[in-house]
Amino acid sequence: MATDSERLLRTDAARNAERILRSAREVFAESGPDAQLDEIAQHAGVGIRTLFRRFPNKAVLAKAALEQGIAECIAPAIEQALLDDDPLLALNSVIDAAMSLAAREHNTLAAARNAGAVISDAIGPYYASLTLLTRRAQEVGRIRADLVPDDMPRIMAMLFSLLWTMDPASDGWRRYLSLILDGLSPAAATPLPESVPLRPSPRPGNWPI
Amino acid sequence: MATDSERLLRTDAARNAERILRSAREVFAESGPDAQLDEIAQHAGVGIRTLFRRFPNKAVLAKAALEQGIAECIAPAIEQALLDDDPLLALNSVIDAAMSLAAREHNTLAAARNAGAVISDAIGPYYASLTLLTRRAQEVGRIRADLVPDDMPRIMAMLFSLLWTMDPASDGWRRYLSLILDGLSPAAATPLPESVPLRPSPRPGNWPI
DNA sequence: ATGCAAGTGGCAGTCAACTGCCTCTTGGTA
DNA sequence: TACCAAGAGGCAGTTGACTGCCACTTGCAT
Repeated sequence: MATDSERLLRTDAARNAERILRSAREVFAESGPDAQLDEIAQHAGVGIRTLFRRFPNKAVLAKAALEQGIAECIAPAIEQALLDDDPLLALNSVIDAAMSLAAREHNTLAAARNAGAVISDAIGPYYASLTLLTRRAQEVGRIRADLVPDDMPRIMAMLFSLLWTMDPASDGWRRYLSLILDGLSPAAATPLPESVPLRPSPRPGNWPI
Repeated sequence: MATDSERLLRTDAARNAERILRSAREVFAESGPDAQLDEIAQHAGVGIRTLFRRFPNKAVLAKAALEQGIAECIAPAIEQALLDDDPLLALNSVIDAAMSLAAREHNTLAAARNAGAVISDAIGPYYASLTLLTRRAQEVGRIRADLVPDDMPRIMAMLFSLLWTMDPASDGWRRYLSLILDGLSPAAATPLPESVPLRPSPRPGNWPI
Protein backbone atom coordinates (compact mmCIF):
# COMPACT_ATOMS: atom_id res chain seq x y z
CA MET A 1 0.00 0.00 0.00
CA ALA A 2 1.95 2.99 -1.31
CA THR A 3 1.03 6.36 0.10
CA ASP A 4 0.69 9.40 -2.12
CA SER A 5 4.23 10.52 -1.48
CA GLU A 6 5.62 7.04 -2.11
CA ARG A 7 3.76 6.79 -5.37
CA LEU A 8 5.55 9.83 -6.70
CA LEU A 9 9.10 8.71 -5.82
CA ARG A 10 11.53 8.35 -8.64
CA THR A 11 12.99 4.85 -8.88
CA ASP A 12 16.44 5.88 -7.68
CA ALA A 13 14.90 7.74 -4.78
CA ALA A 14 12.79 4.73 -3.87
CA ARG A 15 15.85 2.52 -3.98
CA ASN A 16 17.69 4.92 -1.71
CA ALA A 17 14.83 5.00 0.77
CA GLU A 18 14.76 1.23 0.81
CA ARG A 19 18.53 1.13 1.39
CA ILE A 20 18.28 3.63 4.21
CA LEU A 21 15.66 1.55 5.98
CA ARG A 22 17.68 -1.61 5.64
CA SER A 23 20.80 0.19 6.82
CA ALA A 24 18.90 1.58 9.79
CA ARG A 25 17.92 -1.94 10.85
CA GLU A 26 21.48 -3.19 10.47
CA VAL A 27 23.12 -0.24 12.19
CA PHE A 28 20.64 -0.25 15.07
CA ALA A 29 21.24 -3.97 15.46
CA GLU A 30 25.02 -3.47 15.56
CA SER A 31 25.38 -0.20 17.41
CA GLY A 32 22.24 -0.07 19.53
CA PRO A 33 19.23 2.23 19.46
CA ASP A 34 21.40 5.31 20.05
CA ALA A 35 23.20 4.81 16.75
CA GLN A 36 23.73 8.09 14.93
CA LEU A 37 21.88 9.00 11.78
CA ASP A 38 25.19 9.94 10.17
CA GLU A 39 26.27 6.34 10.52
CA ILE A 40 23.07 5.05 8.97
CA ALA A 41 23.36 7.41 6.01
CA GLN A 42 26.98 6.42 5.51
CA HIS A 43 26.10 2.74 5.72
CA ALA A 44 23.42 3.27 3.09
CA GLY A 45 25.85 5.17 0.89
CA VAL A 46 23.78 8.35 0.82
CA GLY A 47 24.29 11.83 2.20
CA ILE A 48 22.77 12.75 5.54
CA ARG A 49 20.67 15.32 3.74
CA THR A 50 19.03 12.60 1.67
CA LEU A 51 18.17 10.63 4.75
CA PHE A 52 16.48 13.65 6.29
CA ARG A 53 14.71 14.49 3.06
CA ARG A 54 13.04 11.10 3.05
CA PHE A 55 12.55 10.63 6.79
CA PRO A 56 11.98 13.92 8.58
CA ASN A 57 13.23 12.67 11.92
CA LYS A 58 14.59 9.71 13.82
CA ALA A 59 11.15 8.64 15.01
CA VAL A 60 9.79 8.33 11.49
CA LEU A 61 12.90 6.58 10.28
CA ALA A 62 12.98 4.04 13.09
CA LYS A 63 9.27 3.33 12.81
CA ALA A 64 9.54 2.89 9.06
CA ALA A 65 12.49 0.55 9.55
CA LEU A 66 10.50 -1.46 12.06
CA GLU A 67 7.56 -1.56 9.67
CA GLN A 68 9.82 -2.90 6.96
CA GLY A 69 10.90 -5.72 9.24
CA ILE A 70 7.37 -6.48 10.35
CA ALA A 71 6.14 -6.43 6.78
CA GLU A 72 8.72 -9.01 5.81
CA CYS A 73 7.71 -11.44 8.51
CA ILE A 74 4.02 -10.78 8.99
CA ALA A 75 2.90 -10.93 5.36
CA PRO A 76 3.74 -14.62 4.89
CA ALA A 77 2.44 -15.37 8.39
CA ILE A 78 -0.90 -13.84 7.50
CA GLU A 79 -1.08 -15.73 4.23
CA GLN A 80 -0.55 -18.97 6.12
CA ALA A 81 -2.97 -17.97 8.84
CA LEU A 82 -5.79 -17.28 6.40
CA LEU A 83 -5.59 -20.92 5.31
CA ASP A 84 -5.50 -22.33 8.82
CA ASP A 85 -8.43 -24.42 10.03
CA ASP A 86 -8.16 -23.22 13.60
CA PRO A 87 -8.68 -19.44 13.62
CA LEU A 88 -7.33 -19.03 17.14
CA LEU A 89 -4.11 -20.82 16.31
CA ALA A 90 -3.95 -18.74 13.15
CA LEU A 91 -4.22 -15.50 15.07
CA ASN A 92 -1.68 -16.78 17.53
CA SER A 93 0.82 -17.52 14.80
CA VAL A 94 0.53 -14.02 13.35
CA ILE A 95 1.13 -12.44 16.72
CA ASP A 96 3.98 -14.85 17.21
CA ALA A 97 5.60 -13.80 13.95
CA ALA A 98 5.35 -10.11 14.77
CA MET A 99 6.66 -10.56 18.29
CA SER A 100 9.54 -12.73 17.19
CA LEU A 101 10.61 -10.01 14.78
CA ALA A 102 10.21 -7.33 17.41
CA ALA A 103 12.32 -9.33 19.83
CA ARG A 104 14.94 -10.05 17.20
CA GLU A 105 15.15 -6.40 16.12
CA HIS A 106 14.59 -4.94 19.54
CA ASN A 107 17.17 -2.23 18.93
CA THR A 108 15.13 -0.81 16.08
CA LEU A 109 12.05 -1.05 18.26
CA ALA A 110 13.91 0.74 21.04
CA ALA A 111 15.05 3.47 18.67
CA ALA A 112 11.47 4.04 17.57
CA ARG A 113 10.21 4.04 21.12
CA ASN A 114 12.91 6.40 22.36
CA ALA A 115 12.24 8.78 19.51
CA GLY A 116 8.62 8.93 20.63
CA ALA A 117 7.00 6.92 17.87
CA VAL A 118 3.63 5.30 18.52
CA ILE A 119 4.69 1.69 18.20
CA SER A 120 1.27 0.17 17.73
CA ASP A 121 1.04 2.03 14.40
CA ALA A 122 3.66 -0.36 13.06
CA ILE A 123 1.03 -3.04 12.68
CA GLY A 124 -1.48 -0.58 11.24
CA PRO A 125 -1.14 -1.97 7.71
CA TYR A 126 -2.29 -5.38 8.97
CA TYR A 127 -5.26 -4.06 10.87
CA ALA A 128 -7.72 -5.42 8.33
CA SER A 129 -6.23 -8.91 8.28
CA LEU A 130 -6.05 -9.06 12.06
CA THR A 131 -9.66 -7.95 12.23
CA LEU A 132 -10.69 -10.69 9.84
CA LEU A 133 -8.81 -13.37 11.78
CA THR A 134 -10.30 -12.11 15.02
CA ARG A 135 -13.82 -12.21 13.64
CA ARG A 136 -13.32 -15.76 12.42
CA ALA A 137 -12.15 -16.86 15.84
CA GLN A 138 -15.14 -15.17 17.38
CA GLU A 139 -17.51 -16.88 14.97
CA VAL A 140 -16.40 -20.31 16.06
CA GLY A 141 -16.50 -19.25 19.69
CA ARG A 142 -12.77 -19.45 20.36
CA ILE A 143 -12.53 -15.78 21.37
CA ARG A 144 -14.87 -13.67 23.46
CA ALA A 145 -17.50 -11.89 21.43
CA ASP A 146 -16.96 -8.43 22.89
CA LEU A 147 -13.49 -8.02 21.37
CA VAL A 148 -13.32 -5.21 18.83
CA PRO A 149 -10.78 -4.66 16.03
CA ASP A 150 -9.01 -1.87 17.91
CA ASP A 151 -8.14 -4.31 20.65
CA MET A 152 -5.63 -6.17 18.54
CA PRO A 153 -3.11 -3.36 17.90
CA ARG A 154 -3.31 -2.54 21.57
CA ILE A 155 -2.59 -6.10 22.59
CA MET A 156 0.43 -5.94 20.30
CA ALA A 157 1.53 -2.67 21.89
CA MET A 158 1.27 -4.24 25.33
CA LEU A 159 3.35 -7.21 24.25
CA PHE A 160 5.95 -4.94 22.66
CA SER A 161 6.36 -2.98 25.86
CA LEU A 162 7.19 -6.15 27.77
CA LEU A 163 10.51 -6.43 26.00
CA TRP A 164 12.02 -3.68 28.18
CA THR A 165 11.26 -5.65 31.31
CA MET A 166 13.35 -8.63 30.24
CA ASP A 167 16.20 -9.68 28.00
CA PRO A 168 14.58 -8.32 24.83
CA ALA A 169 16.00 -11.10 22.70
CA SER A 170 14.39 -13.76 24.88
CA ASP A 171 10.95 -15.23 24.33
CA GLY A 172 9.77 -14.31 27.82
CA TRP A 173 6.90 -12.42 26.24
CA ARG A 174 5.23 -15.76 25.46
CA ARG A 175 4.18 -16.07 29.08
CA TYR A 176 2.18 -12.87 28.81
CA LEU A 177 0.75 -13.70 25.44
CA SER A 178 -0.53 -16.86 27.08
CA LEU A 179 -1.97 -14.80 29.93
CA ILE A 180 -3.69 -12.45 27.53
CA LEU A 181 -5.05 -15.30 25.44
CA ASP A 182 -6.61 -16.67 28.60
CA GLY A 183 -8.21 -13.26 28.98
CA LEU A 184 -9.49 -13.47 25.43
CA SER A 185 -11.20 -16.77 26.06
CA PRO A 186 -15.00 -16.69 25.99
CA ALA A 187 -14.99 -18.75 29.18
CA ALA A 188 -13.59 -16.14 31.52
CA ALA A 189 -15.33 -13.18 30.05
CA THR A 190 -16.35 -10.50 32.46
CA PRO A 191 -18.12 -7.90 30.28
CA LEU A 192 -15.49 -5.42 29.07
CA PRO A 193 -15.73 -1.66 29.52
CA GLU A 194 -16.32 0.29 26.29
CA SER A 195 -13.45 0.68 23.87
CA VAL A 196 -12.11 4.20 23.33
CA PRO A 197 -10.87 5.33 19.89
CA LEU A 198 -7.39 4.34 18.77
CA ARG A 199 -5.28 7.48 19.05
CA PRO A 200 -7.66 10.44 18.90
CA SER A 201 -7.08 13.60 16.92
CA PRO A 202 -3.42 14.22 16.08
CA ARG A 203 -1.66 15.33 19.18
CA PRO A 204 -1.26 19.02 19.90
CA GLY A 205 1.92 20.76 18.82
CA ASN A 206 4.29 19.55 16.17
CA TRP A 207 5.03 16.07 17.38
CA PRO A 208 7.02 13.66 15.32
CA ILE A 209 4.91 10.73 14.13
CA MET B 1 13.58 4.07 51.20
CA ALA B 2 16.55 6.39 50.82
CA THR B 3 19.44 5.10 48.77
CA ASP B 4 23.02 5.61 49.85
CA SER B 5 23.38 8.74 47.79
CA GLU B 6 20.10 10.15 49.06
CA ARG B 7 21.06 9.45 52.63
CA LEU B 8 24.10 11.68 52.33
CA LEU B 9 22.31 14.70 50.88
CA ARG B 10 22.52 17.91 52.81
CA THR B 11 19.09 19.26 53.76
CA ASP B 12 19.23 22.15 51.31
CA ALA B 13 20.30 19.81 48.54
CA ALA B 14 17.47 17.42 49.35
CA ARG B 15 15.02 20.30 49.28
CA ASN B 16 16.31 21.36 45.89
CA ALA B 17 16.04 17.85 44.51
CA GLU B 18 12.46 17.67 45.74
CA ARG B 19 11.69 21.03 44.13
CA ILE B 20 13.22 19.95 40.86
CA LEU B 21 11.07 16.83 40.73
CA ARG B 22 7.93 18.77 41.49
CA SER B 23 8.85 21.37 38.89
CA ALA B 24 9.51 18.66 36.35
CA ARG B 25 6.01 17.27 36.87
CA GLU B 26 4.45 20.72 36.55
CA VAL B 27 6.49 21.80 33.54
CA PHE B 28 5.95 18.51 31.71
CA ALA B 29 2.23 18.84 32.39
CA GLU B 30 2.18 22.39 31.01
CA SER B 31 4.65 22.22 28.16
CA GLY B 32 4.55 18.56 27.17
CA PRO B 33 7.16 15.82 27.37
CA ASP B 34 9.60 17.79 25.20
CA ALA B 35 9.87 20.55 27.78
CA GLN B 36 13.44 21.74 28.18
CA LEU B 37 15.48 21.05 31.26
CA ASP B 38 16.40 24.74 31.40
CA GLU B 39 12.76 25.54 31.95
CA ILE B 40 12.45 22.97 34.71
CA ALA B 41 15.54 24.29 36.48
CA GLN B 42 14.27 27.83 36.20
CA HIS B 43 10.83 26.81 37.49
CA ALA B 44 12.52 25.17 40.46
CA GLY B 45 14.63 28.23 41.10
CA VAL B 46 17.93 26.42 40.73
CA GLY B 47 20.72 26.58 38.18
CA ILE B 48 20.81 24.08 35.34
CA ARG B 49 24.07 22.77 36.72
CA THR B 50 22.36 21.79 39.96
CA LEU B 51 19.66 19.92 38.09
CA PHE B 52 22.29 17.92 36.23
CA ARG B 53 24.32 17.34 39.39
CA ARG B 54 21.34 15.63 41.00
CA PHE B 55 19.83 13.93 37.94
CA PRO B 56 22.47 12.92 35.43
CA ASN B 57 20.10 12.97 32.45
CA LYS B 58 16.55 13.53 31.34
CA ALA B 59 15.65 9.85 31.67
CA VAL B 60 16.62 9.71 35.33
CA LEU B 61 14.89 13.00 36.05
CA ALA B 62 11.64 12.07 34.34
CA LYS B 63 11.57 8.64 35.93
CA ALA B 64 12.24 10.10 39.37
CA ALA B 65 9.49 12.66 38.80
CA LEU B 66 7.10 9.88 37.82
CA GLU B 67 8.13 7.89 40.88
CA GLN B 68 7.38 10.87 43.07
CA GLY B 69 3.88 11.05 41.62
CA ILE B 70 3.30 7.34 41.94
CA ALA B 71 4.61 7.35 45.49
CA GLU B 72 2.10 10.03 46.45
CA CYS B 73 -0.87 8.10 45.11
CA ILE B 74 0.13 4.50 45.60
CA ALA B 75 1.24 4.63 49.21
CA PRO B 76 -2.21 5.47 50.60
CA ALA B 77 -3.81 3.05 48.12
CA ILE B 78 -1.63 0.24 49.40
CA GLU B 79 -2.38 1.09 53.01
CA GLN B 80 -6.10 0.86 52.24
CA ALA B 81 -5.64 -2.29 50.19
CA LEU B 82 -3.85 -4.12 52.99
CA LEU B 83 -6.97 -3.67 55.11
CA ASP B 84 -9.38 -4.79 52.41
CA ASP B 85 -11.32 -8.02 52.92
CA ASP B 86 -11.29 -8.92 49.25
CA PRO B 87 -7.67 -9.29 48.13
CA LEU B 88 -8.55 -9.16 44.44
CA LEU B 89 -10.42 -5.92 44.82
CA ALA B 90 -7.52 -4.66 46.91
CA LEU B 91 -5.02 -5.43 44.19
CA ASN B 92 -7.32 -3.89 41.64
CA SER B 93 -7.54 -0.65 43.58
CA VAL B 94 -3.76 -0.33 43.82
CA ILE B 95 -3.36 -0.83 40.08
CA ASP B 96 -6.19 1.63 39.59
CA ALA B 97 -4.43 4.26 41.67
CA ALA B 98 -1.16 3.87 39.81
CA MET B 99 -2.82 3.93 36.40
CA SER B 100 -4.96 6.94 37.24
CA LEU B 101 -1.82 8.82 38.19
CA ALA B 102 -0.01 7.68 35.06
CA ALA B 103 -2.93 8.82 32.91
CA ARG B 104 -3.17 12.13 34.72
CA GLU B 105 0.57 12.80 34.43
CA HIS B 106 1.02 11.18 31.05
CA ASN B 107 3.38 13.90 29.92
CA THR B 108 5.86 12.96 32.63
CA LEU B 109 5.41 9.33 31.68
CA ALA B 110 6.01 10.22 28.03
CA ALA B 111 9.14 12.16 28.91
CA ALA B 112 10.49 9.16 30.79
CA ARG B 113 9.59 6.80 27.98
CA ASN B 114 11.08 9.02 25.29
CA ALA B 115 14.26 9.41 27.26
CA GLY B 116 14.59 5.63 27.30
CA ALA B 117 13.74 4.95 30.92
CA VAL B 118 12.46 1.50 31.87
CA ILE B 119 9.01 2.49 33.03
CA SER B 120 8.19 -0.61 35.01
CA ASP B 121 10.98 0.32 37.41
CA ALA B 122 8.79 3.15 38.61
CA ILE B 123 6.72 0.71 40.64
CA GLY B 124 9.82 -1.12 41.86
CA PRO B 125 9.55 0.34 45.38
CA TYR B 126 6.12 -1.29 45.73
CA TYR B 127 7.18 -4.66 44.48
CA ALA B 128 7.00 -6.20 47.95
CA SER B 129 3.53 -4.87 48.68
CA LEU B 130 2.21 -5.96 45.32
CA THR B 131 3.70 -9.39 45.87
CA LEU B 132 1.98 -9.65 49.23
CA LEU B 133 -1.37 -8.60 47.82
CA THR B 134 -0.98 -11.03 44.95
CA ARG B 135 -0.17 -13.89 47.26
CA ARG B 136 -3.20 -13.14 49.40
CA ALA B 137 -5.44 -13.19 46.34
CA GLN B 138 -3.91 -16.50 45.32
CA GLU B 139 -4.45 -17.97 48.78
CA VAL B 140 -8.18 -17.39 48.57
CA GLY B 141 -8.27 -18.65 44.99
CA ARG B 142 -9.16 -15.36 43.35
CA ILE B 143 -6.06 -15.36 41.14
CA ARG B 144 -4.38 -18.20 39.32
CA ALA B 145 -1.71 -19.95 41.31
CA ASP B 146 1.03 -19.79 38.71
CA LEU B 147 1.40 -16.02 38.88
CA VAL B 148 4.80 -14.93 40.20
CA PRO B 149 5.82 -11.60 41.75
CA ASP B 150 7.64 -10.46 38.60
CA ASP B 151 4.38 -10.61 36.69
CA MET B 152 2.91 -7.61 38.45
CA PRO B 153 5.42 -4.92 37.33
CA ARG B 154 5.10 -6.31 33.83
CA ILE B 155 1.34 -6.06 33.88
CA MET B 156 1.76 -2.48 34.97
CA ALA B 157 4.22 -1.85 32.13
CA MET B 158 1.73 -3.28 29.64
CA LEU B 159 -1.02 -1.05 30.96
CA PHE B 160 1.23 2.00 30.86
CA SER B 161 2.05 1.39 27.22
CA LEU B 162 -1.63 1.45 26.30
CA LEU B 163 -1.80 5.15 26.99
CA TRP B 164 -0.09 5.97 23.68
CA THR B 165 -2.78 4.13 21.75
CA MET B 166 -5.55 6.37 23.06
CA ASP B 167 -6.25 9.76 24.55
CA PRO B 168 -3.79 9.32 27.43
CA ALA B 169 -5.96 11.26 29.83
CA SER B 170 -8.92 8.95 29.23
CA ASP B 171 -9.68 5.85 31.24
CA GLY B 172 -9.70 3.61 28.18
CA TRP B 173 -7.04 1.48 29.84
CA ARG B 174 -9.72 0.05 32.13
CA ARG B 175 -10.97 -2.13 29.31
CA TYR B 176 -7.59 -3.84 29.10
CA LEU B 177 -7.16 -4.09 32.83
CA SER B 178 -10.45 -5.95 32.78
CA LEU B 179 -9.18 -8.18 29.99
CA ILE B 180 -5.99 -8.94 31.89
CA LEU B 181 -7.87 -9.62 35.11
CA ASP B 182 -9.90 -12.19 33.21
CA GLY B 183 -6.60 -13.73 32.21
CA LEU B 184 -5.52 -13.74 35.85
CA SER B 185 -8.58 -15.68 36.91
CA PRO B 186 -7.96 -19.23 38.10
CA ALA B 187 -10.89 -20.34 35.92
CA ALA B 188 -9.32 -19.73 32.53
CA ALA B 189 -5.86 -20.80 33.39
CA THR B 190 -3.90 -22.45 30.65
CA PRO B 191 -0.56 -23.32 32.28
CA LEU B 192 1.78 -20.36 31.74
CA PRO B 193 5.23 -20.61 30.19
CA GLU B 194 8.13 -20.04 32.59
CA SER B 195 8.83 -16.50 33.77
CA VAL B 196 12.14 -14.96 32.68
CA PRO B 197 14.08 -12.62 35.02
CA LEU B 198 13.02 -9.00 35.29
CA ARG B 199 15.59 -6.98 33.33
CA PRO B 200 18.77 -9.05 33.19
CA SER B 201 22.27 -7.76 33.80
CA PRO B 202 22.61 -4.02 33.24
CA ARG B 203 22.51 -3.33 29.54
CA PRO B 204 25.74 -3.06 27.59
CA GLY B 205 27.20 0.37 26.97
CA ASN B 206 26.56 3.45 29.02
CA TRP B 207 22.81 3.61 28.92
CA PRO B 208 20.90 6.11 30.95
CA ILE B 209 18.86 4.51 33.72
C1' DA C 1 18.37 12.39 -27.26
C1' DT C 2 17.25 16.26 -24.66
C1' DG C 3 15.08 19.28 -21.16
C1' DC C 4 13.56 19.72 -16.84
C1' DA C 5 11.50 18.28 -12.64
C1' DA C 6 13.05 15.52 -9.16
C1' DG C 7 16.64 14.08 -6.46
C1' DT C 8 21.42 14.60 -4.28
C1' DG C 9 24.64 16.17 -0.98
C1' DG C 10 28.15 19.40 0.92
C1' DC C 11 28.46 23.18 4.19
C1' DA C 12 27.38 26.18 7.61
C1' DG C 13 24.26 27.05 11.25
C1' DT C 14 20.58 26.31 15.17
C1' DC C 15 19.03 24.11 19.21
C1' DA C 16 18.93 21.27 23.28
C1' DA C 17 21.16 17.87 26.15
C1' DC C 18 24.97 17.44 28.68
C1' DT C 19 30.20 18.30 30.69
C1' DG C 20 34.37 20.66 32.81
C1' DC C 21 36.10 24.20 35.25
C1' DC C 22 36.24 27.18 38.82
C1' DT C 23 34.71 30.44 42.25
C1' DC C 24 31.41 31.58 45.66
C1' DT C 25 28.10 30.09 49.47
C1' DT C 26 26.35 27.43 53.31
C1' DG C 27 24.78 23.54 56.48
C1' DG C 28 26.31 21.16 60.19
C1' DT C 29 29.94 19.51 63.10
C1' DA C 30 34.02 20.21 66.43
C1' DT D 1 31.48 30.34 66.45
C1' DA D 2 34.58 28.96 63.08
C1' DC D 3 35.81 25.85 59.77
C1' DC D 4 35.32 22.99 55.73
C1' DA D 5 33.21 19.57 53.00
C1' DA D 6 29.24 19.73 50.38
C1' DG D 7 26.64 22.20 47.41
C1' DA D 8 25.45 26.03 43.93
C1' DG D 9 25.77 27.94 39.56
C1' DG D 10 27.82 30.85 35.81
C1' DC D 11 30.23 30.14 31.47
C1' DA D 12 32.22 28.21 27.69
C1' DG D 13 32.43 24.05 25.03
C1' DT D 14 30.96 19.41 22.84
C1' DT D 15 27.79 16.47 20.50
C1' DG D 16 23.99 14.87 17.74
C1' DA D 17 19.51 15.91 15.65
C1' DC D 18 17.86 18.68 12.31
C1' DT D 19 17.41 22.95 8.64
C1' DG D 20 18.39 26.31 4.76
C1' DC D 21 20.87 27.22 0.93
C1' DC D 22 22.41 26.00 -3.34
C1' DA D 23 25.04 24.09 -7.09
C1' DC D 24 25.32 19.63 -9.27
C1' DT D 25 23.30 15.16 -11.23
C1' DT D 26 19.86 12.09 -13.26
C1' DG D 27 15.38 9.56 -14.30
C1' DC D 28 12.06 9.84 -17.66
C1' DA D 29 8.47 11.97 -20.56
C1' DT D 30 8.27 13.87 -24.97
